[in-house]
Amino acid sequence: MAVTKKEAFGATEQRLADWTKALGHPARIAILQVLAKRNSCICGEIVEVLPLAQATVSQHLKALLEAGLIQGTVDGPRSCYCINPKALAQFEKAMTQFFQKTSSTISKSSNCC
Amino acid sequence: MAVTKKEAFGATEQRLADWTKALGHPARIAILQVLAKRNSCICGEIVEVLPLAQATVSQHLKALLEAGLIQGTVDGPRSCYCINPKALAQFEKAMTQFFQKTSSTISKSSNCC
DNA sequence: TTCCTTTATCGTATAATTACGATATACGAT
DNA sequence: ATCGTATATCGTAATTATACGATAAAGGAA
Repeated sequence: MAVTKKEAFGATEQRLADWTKALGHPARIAILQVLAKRNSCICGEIVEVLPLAQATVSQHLKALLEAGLIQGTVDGPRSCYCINPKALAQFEKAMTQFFQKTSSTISKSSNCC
Repeated sequence: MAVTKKEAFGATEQRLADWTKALGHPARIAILQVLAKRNSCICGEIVEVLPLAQATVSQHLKALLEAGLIQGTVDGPRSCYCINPKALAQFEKAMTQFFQKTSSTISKSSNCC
């Protein structure tokens, strides 16, 4: 991005943007849903379920890790990912606040354009 | 992305990914908040508020438009943007469903990694 | 030890994103 | 008709994202 100007915005906006960006690909949404379904984390299965190569899935997992949305323990050949419930909860709260901010005034009068 | 494989995922996931991707930048979050605050849509002010060049803001507005999160009427020199309440509501519903899917099972037993 | 299996990382190619200056466009005002 | 203002678009550059094959690494099984 040439020169990223993300620092010029508020910390709240940045955090929410990081989370939403991490969700901004169907593969990562699918991964989170798979992780949620089987609560255990024997996660070689993720590659089998997704229509992507193993290397690509690994990259998406890394992105989710960096966003904090999942946790992972690398245990030799079989690594182990699972959802980070705390981060998910914070994310949900942030989204709720965002929707409150952006929709409260609108509902009253949508006299626009 | 070489060959995008987004089509290989479900329509629900794709839709949610498009929305979250549109939110995945603090500038666009800020824009939505500004649009929500002043319910009217005299929107030259957006450029003044954001720490970005006019051309860049216009690009972000376009991204939000394509995601359907805002509406716009180009009225000659002064264009007019505002939030799309219907899309926002759908987005919110989709997020709620997503969080339900991903957190319901977790809360019960977080025996992981 | 030697294989096998699994996963992460490297290398690479292509595409999309982010950002800005410069220019075009389109209307209102003079 | 001309000027000024506001906004979109074009052109461009740098960065990041997406995807995959190939390879490395690390543990389990023989």
